[in-house]
Amino acid sequence: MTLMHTISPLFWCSSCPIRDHSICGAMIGPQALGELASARSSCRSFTPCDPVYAQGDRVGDAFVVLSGWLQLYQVLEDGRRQIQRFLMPGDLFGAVSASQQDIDHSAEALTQASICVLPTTRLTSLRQRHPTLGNRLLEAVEQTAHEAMDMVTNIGRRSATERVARLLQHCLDEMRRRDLVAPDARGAQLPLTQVTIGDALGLTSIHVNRVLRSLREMQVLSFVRGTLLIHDEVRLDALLHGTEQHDRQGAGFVPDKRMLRTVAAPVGR
Amino acid sequence: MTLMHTISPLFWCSSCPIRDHSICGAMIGPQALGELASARSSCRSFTPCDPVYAQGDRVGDAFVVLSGWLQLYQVLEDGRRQIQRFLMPGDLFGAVSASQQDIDHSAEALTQASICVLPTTRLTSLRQRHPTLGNRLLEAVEQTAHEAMDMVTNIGRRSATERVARLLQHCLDEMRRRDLVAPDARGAQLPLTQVTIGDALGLTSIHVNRVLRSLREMQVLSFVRGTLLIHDEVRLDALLHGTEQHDRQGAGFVPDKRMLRTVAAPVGR
DNA sequence: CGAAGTCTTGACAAGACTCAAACTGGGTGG
DNA sequence: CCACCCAGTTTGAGTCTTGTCAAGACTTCG
Repeated sequence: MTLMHTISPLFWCSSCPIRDHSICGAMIGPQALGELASARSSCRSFTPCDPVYAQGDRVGDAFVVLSGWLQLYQVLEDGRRQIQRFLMPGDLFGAVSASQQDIDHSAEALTQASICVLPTTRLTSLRQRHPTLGNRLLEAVEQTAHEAMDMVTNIGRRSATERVARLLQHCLDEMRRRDLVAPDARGAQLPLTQVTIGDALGLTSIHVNRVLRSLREMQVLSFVRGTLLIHDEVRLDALLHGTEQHDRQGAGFVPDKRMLRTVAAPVGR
Repeated sequence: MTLMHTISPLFWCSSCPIRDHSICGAMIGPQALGELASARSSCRSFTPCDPVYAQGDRVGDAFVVLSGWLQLYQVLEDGRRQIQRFLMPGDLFGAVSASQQDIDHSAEALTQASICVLPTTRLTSLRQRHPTLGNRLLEAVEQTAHEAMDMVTNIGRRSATERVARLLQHCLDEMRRRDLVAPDARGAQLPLTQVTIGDALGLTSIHVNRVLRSLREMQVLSFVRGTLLIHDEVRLDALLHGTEQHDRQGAGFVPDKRMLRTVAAPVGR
């Protein structure tokens, strides 16, 4: 039950390696699933660095990741790159609604990957016959928006250390929810390099390197050559949720009116 | 025709001050519009700083801004604040799909504002009878996600100067598209303070102040006490799109602050 | 008038970036 | 087997951008 909401299992066809795909059928109904399966124009496979589409293309399909990781990113005129989203099995991307526009980002594979192609037009007409599918799509896109906002907060207001730690923890969480690792796994293989992490967090890879070293030395976590290991989950949470001050507090720090002002409004929780 | 896509006119009721609301009716059909209008449970009015909902609330409504500006923001445990989105007339926010979760951000008015309340449940059932409405909703939410990604790139990969200039230009553009100012307006009144801008861009208000001064001295634009004026659109575009590199100053020397004070203080006195 | 919220400025500190160089491990081809 | 290359990683030194702290000035409003 929870799984449905967590892994956004929009659709996976028979070739999808993920178990429990029946959940999806149950959610949108067997008939809709059948039609959706036939609406799929094809499945495509990729090896690392293969592009799905590129900045400036006109894209008329939505995609669902069946296996592997992909990334969405934008490159500015002068070469600066920002990764906007990592994609894992079950994720939806591309042109979901029919608002025809050139796309402003690129999509490419990070690992061996396969995705399912759903032409937007077919998806639109299908949605009209199967409102439940429409619900799922809307939820998925709303979730995407929500995650992007989260990223804004992460990049805008957190220190480099917090950003890196948070991203890595987030990746592990997502893998757990998708059953890509055991639910109690304390580590995983992530197809990320220091450059990738930097481009996702608005940092240089060099600084990412220093941050990783510091996290390692703090015995919080280590990320070496794609292998993530959480050493101290408690201190990691403390680092991320500020329940504990790590090295940041200087001499007698007193949160006074300045803070009270911003926090003055009810902040539930 | 173009307008439909640009201002995301999801819905406005008779009390909405915006002209051309007929466009919206034409888009989703008169019957759907009628039903949507009756689905609206109420309209609410706000004065600056009034909350619509707060972090931690359970929200069961979607909202459409009828007039005024609002902001969505998140406050971290230690008081750091990140504004995730500014809302202007026509914008949709709140719980559009029925994925029940506590909300992780707050919404509050920046100006006098009125919004239309659409209970999510009614919206969901209405969508099933009027697929075109579903299309519009999906497009709107996808657009939101897209704009959030844009924000990620802006904050992650652009300098403080670029960020500020971009935000101000973006606000003016949005106002133009919504007919809140003349299409050829070179300035506008924005309900933003330097603190607000900082919180939206991941900067401190003090640094925003420095950046604004520098933009003013560069004769690109001025933003004084809520009044935006674009002085040199060409150089602004150059600054933002890198067709030219803004030689901030040849050597890394502090810009001379004594001069150009006249340009700096055109107001008041 | 005072109070609160803004804006402005300066001096300084810290965080993050740049440049440059060296190291690693895995592949490749001779 | 080795030399070589390559992408990724590591480290250091120096610089620049941005944040912090502190204080003063200006506006608005009751």
